[in-house]
Amino acid sequence: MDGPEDSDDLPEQVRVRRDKRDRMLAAGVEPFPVSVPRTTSLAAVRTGWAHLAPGEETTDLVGVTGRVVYQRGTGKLAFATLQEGDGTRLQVMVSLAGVGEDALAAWKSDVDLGDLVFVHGAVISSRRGELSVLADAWRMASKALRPLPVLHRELSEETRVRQRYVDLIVRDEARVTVRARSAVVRSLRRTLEDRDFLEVETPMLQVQHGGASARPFVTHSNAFDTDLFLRIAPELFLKRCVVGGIERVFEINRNFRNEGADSTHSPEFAMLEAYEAWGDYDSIGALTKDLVQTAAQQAFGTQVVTLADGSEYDVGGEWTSIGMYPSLSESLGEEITPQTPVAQLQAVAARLGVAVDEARWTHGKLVEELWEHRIADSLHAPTFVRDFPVETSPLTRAHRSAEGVVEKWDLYVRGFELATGYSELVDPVVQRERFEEQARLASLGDDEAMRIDEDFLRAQEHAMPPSGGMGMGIDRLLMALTGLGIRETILFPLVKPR
RNA sequence: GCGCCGCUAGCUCAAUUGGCAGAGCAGCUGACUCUUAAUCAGCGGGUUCCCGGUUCGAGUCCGGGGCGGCGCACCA
Repeated sequence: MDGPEDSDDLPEQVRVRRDKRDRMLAAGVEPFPVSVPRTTSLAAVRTGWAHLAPGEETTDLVGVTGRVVYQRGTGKLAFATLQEGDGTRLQVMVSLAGVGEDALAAWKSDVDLGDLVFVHGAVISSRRGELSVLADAWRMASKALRPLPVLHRELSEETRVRQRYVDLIVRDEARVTVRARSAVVRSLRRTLEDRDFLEVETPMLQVQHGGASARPFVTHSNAFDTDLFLRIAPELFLKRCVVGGIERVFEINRNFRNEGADSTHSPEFAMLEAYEAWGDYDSIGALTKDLVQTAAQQAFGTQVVTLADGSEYDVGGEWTSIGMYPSLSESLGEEITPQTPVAQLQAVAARLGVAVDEARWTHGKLVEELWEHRIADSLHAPTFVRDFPVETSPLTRAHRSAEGVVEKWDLYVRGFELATGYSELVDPVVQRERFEEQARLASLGDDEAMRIDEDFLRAQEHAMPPSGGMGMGIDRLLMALTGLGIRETILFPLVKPR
């Protein structure tokens, strides 16, 4: 027992609470009982007895539990506000007349802010009209050994993220956000299942990473004595599913990308990917719109959501579509097409002051960079940006009529990219050529370029139906619908260890 | 990775030009049978992120490091 936990350099308030625990044990009172005879929730008391007039008393007995978030004591009558998981609060009253001298004294000496307590008694309304449980007995349900932060001031952002359990106790927005996220994910699953999509789980540990342009995390398998990659995308496995006849398939799971972290990027992030055989980028775009609109409706009850800054954001109705090349041309006042030479694009970039890597950037990379520089930030309302350059989209099929572009859209919402969708490339010969081009880029030092995935090509050689596919960031969908930063939409975002 | 800003009591924050380290809440002791962040009286609580330097004297100035935030770069 002489570990650091018992040393004198513990904060005073932790010492005090440990002493109380010890005192309770010495007195034969269990500070962490295996159970308490709870009969109902605080919320159920609130709704069940909402009709009580101020001062009205009932003989309805309940046993409730909750975390003590406020305490107010008078000599022979103590008040406390209990809170349960979703933030619902209820007052309890512990009086000399109700529980007797010893239990009242124990309440006053043993109960601290943050403790979980059990209170048994009648449901009444106080003279001031506060719905309450008037105790005839109480028990410690679980003793808090650390003090709660003050409830009247915001927790610092770092404490919120590092100690989310505390954040969830003290901050209503944290509780609302975690429930909103659950509701959104539930809605996505329901919408997909309603359309006969099958949910699968594909490998997170991969021998070969692929399906996106990103730097992977590398790990090692002792059993196979080989390096493995944490997946950057499930795409190539979901397409194998489509080849195998799972014609409507989706996965909601984590991707890992060994890249920068900021207010819109997290090293691990949740992603929905869905593939629809016999569809294309139009049908999958319509599905994506349905997913977002239904999620807003089911999680927030409206398609005009209220963001964290108080502004409203409308995801309802029809969404705008713009073409990447036409919108860029219009913005520049200069015709840009898939045939525009690299030198001309470089000249435009120089004129605009956009930094370019002249040695490596292809036509497609330059067009996308110029487009993002000129257009992306200005797209506030949900907007599909369609028909991308071919070189930067190695898994997407060529446009059915336009030369030099692929059937790909990006969905922009409030200035950031929420989702992307393709008419999938299913010709294994063309796919191999695309991979070989990627391999060439990798050999030139592009560590985000894809590698040739022979097993995936082999799968495609068994014939993959024409398909539409999409990927949408779950964290970003929450950001879009709430206006929060990505670290607020993820319960436990990665933070550097102290 | 680069630049700017921050780190002080359990929590949120003050501290003048380099001159005794403070407040609110929380905690402890006492009073109080209807409070609502209860109130009243009293008390305790600090490695000022870490290491080094300048100085009679450093929370404050200088150098190095850690963690965080913002901006830029990369990415979705």
